[in-house]
Amino acid sequence: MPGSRAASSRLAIAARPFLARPDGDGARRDLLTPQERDRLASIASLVRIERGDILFRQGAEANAIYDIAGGVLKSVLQRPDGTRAILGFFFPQDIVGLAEDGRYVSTVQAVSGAVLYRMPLRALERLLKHDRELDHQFLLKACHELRGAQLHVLTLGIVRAEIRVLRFLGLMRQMQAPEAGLGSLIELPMSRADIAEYLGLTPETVSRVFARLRRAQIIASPNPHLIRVVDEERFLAIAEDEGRVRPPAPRVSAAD
Amino acid sequence: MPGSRAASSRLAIAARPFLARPDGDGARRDLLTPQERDRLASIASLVRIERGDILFRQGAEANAIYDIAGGVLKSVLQRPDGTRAILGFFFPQDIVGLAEDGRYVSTVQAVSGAVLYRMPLRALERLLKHDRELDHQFLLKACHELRGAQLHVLTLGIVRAEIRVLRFLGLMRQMQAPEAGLGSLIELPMSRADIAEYLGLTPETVSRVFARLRRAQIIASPNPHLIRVVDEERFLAIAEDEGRVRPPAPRVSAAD
DNA sequence: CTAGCCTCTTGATCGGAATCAAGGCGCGCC
DNA sequence: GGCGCGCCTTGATTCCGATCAAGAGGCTAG
Repeated sequence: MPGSRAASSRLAIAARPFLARPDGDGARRDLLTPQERDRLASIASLVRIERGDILFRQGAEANAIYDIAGGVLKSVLQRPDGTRAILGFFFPQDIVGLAEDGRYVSTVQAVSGAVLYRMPLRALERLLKHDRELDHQFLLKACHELRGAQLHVLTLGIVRAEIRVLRFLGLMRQMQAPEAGLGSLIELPMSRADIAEYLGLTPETVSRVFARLRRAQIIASPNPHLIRVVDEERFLAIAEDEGRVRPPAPRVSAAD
Repeated sequence: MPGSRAASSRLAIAARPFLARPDGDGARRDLLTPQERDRLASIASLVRIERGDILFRQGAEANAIYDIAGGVLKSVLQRPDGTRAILGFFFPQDIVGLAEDGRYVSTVQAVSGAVLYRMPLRALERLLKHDRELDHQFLLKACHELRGAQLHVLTLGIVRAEIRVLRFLGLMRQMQAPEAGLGSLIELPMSRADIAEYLGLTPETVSRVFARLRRAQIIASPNPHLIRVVDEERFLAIAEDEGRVRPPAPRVSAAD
């Protein structure tokens, strides 16, 4: 908020939905096709980073974007006071490197070891000039990313920690099993602290919520980084049905 | 999160920052120039709506975007359980109408009476095909909007209500006085309930926070919709300095 | 002018998440 | 193999925001 006195920065975007032919096949409209990926490959070089490594820092000059080949990354934003918020997690085939005014808007750090394709902006710029289709794909990504941020806002507006965590699990499942359904197994490569920073909670609370969900037989977890959804019904019921309403109020009112 | 099983929806965007010439003049890069606005005017028609009216609904078929000429609007998202979150407020010269897959992603409703320019998508599409510069402006808007959503996430991750409210005031001031500085007066056209839904709080809490800030002589407010920042120092200190840390701990430790 | 409604405000109580604190486990390093 | 360090978990307590409730002010319509 400070610093970027970007004036009347506000405004919703016109995402040119008309250009986004509804794409009947229902597939990941925000991912590049293999062909598009190939065209990008011509200007890309391979990069490896280790768990904990920082790919680039918030505010640094942006001179490349990255296509994730393997591993998981996180996008982190600093608050003026030093605390941080995690804006999102990125998986293989995601593209990271959003910049504004030539500077990266967030820090991107490896959650696990990762392999990426690095695409210098100058080369990408040249490529996109001649490839309007590819160019357009990037706009779609921007819109989709925005949608994601809006859902994040929606989740953070929920008071109850159980619901936030369950929605997070739903999101992770969706990202790992795009074809859906497959999904009772969810991998969580990130730490409890990471999850907490994404959800606006403390690590302790996240841990406690997992414990409660385990006791309630809604999930099971052989280890902290692997979750199995046991009771799909209640999983979805809690994740989607209530925002800030009171759920457990049987109120038998025995004496009445 | 449900419904749009948009598969691997995740991915950061490459905002083609290189195209966004840093624009030394520091002015609102996300706003159209008068010339661009004129070109758009050729396809626009005027629309008036009253306070409380809904411009369009989440999920409805998107066939136009709107340029706000006067008034204030809000963008609202429904949760599965019926509760809502406000994603943002929009002021004159902002553009609203983000869609995905041809459907509006959120409901937009008038906070006050408003006047807008309506631009049919079909006509806009034709226009943008011949006007690459204008086309590009829309991409910048998308990126800026995304930035805004990320700052919103940042604010919602903060625990203390005072800080959330103060950051909100800072945001409102910034949107009303792009030239900054001018700013000790802040107008709040929206209701306490609106502010609460934006900040993930209840109207009561918002009201109480204002009362506390007033008692602490940090702000003054002749009426609920007008705020004057009295103590700029502390205003900024609280809004920007602490995330979840304990502030009032003078601890004179008298006996020690 | 008054009745009714809506918004804002204030008060009292409750509950749940943060905080403070400590212990267990897995893993790499020595 | 054992030590030390992270990370996760669990417990006790505190505090703050949600909730329930009621009252005040303002605006509109009758």
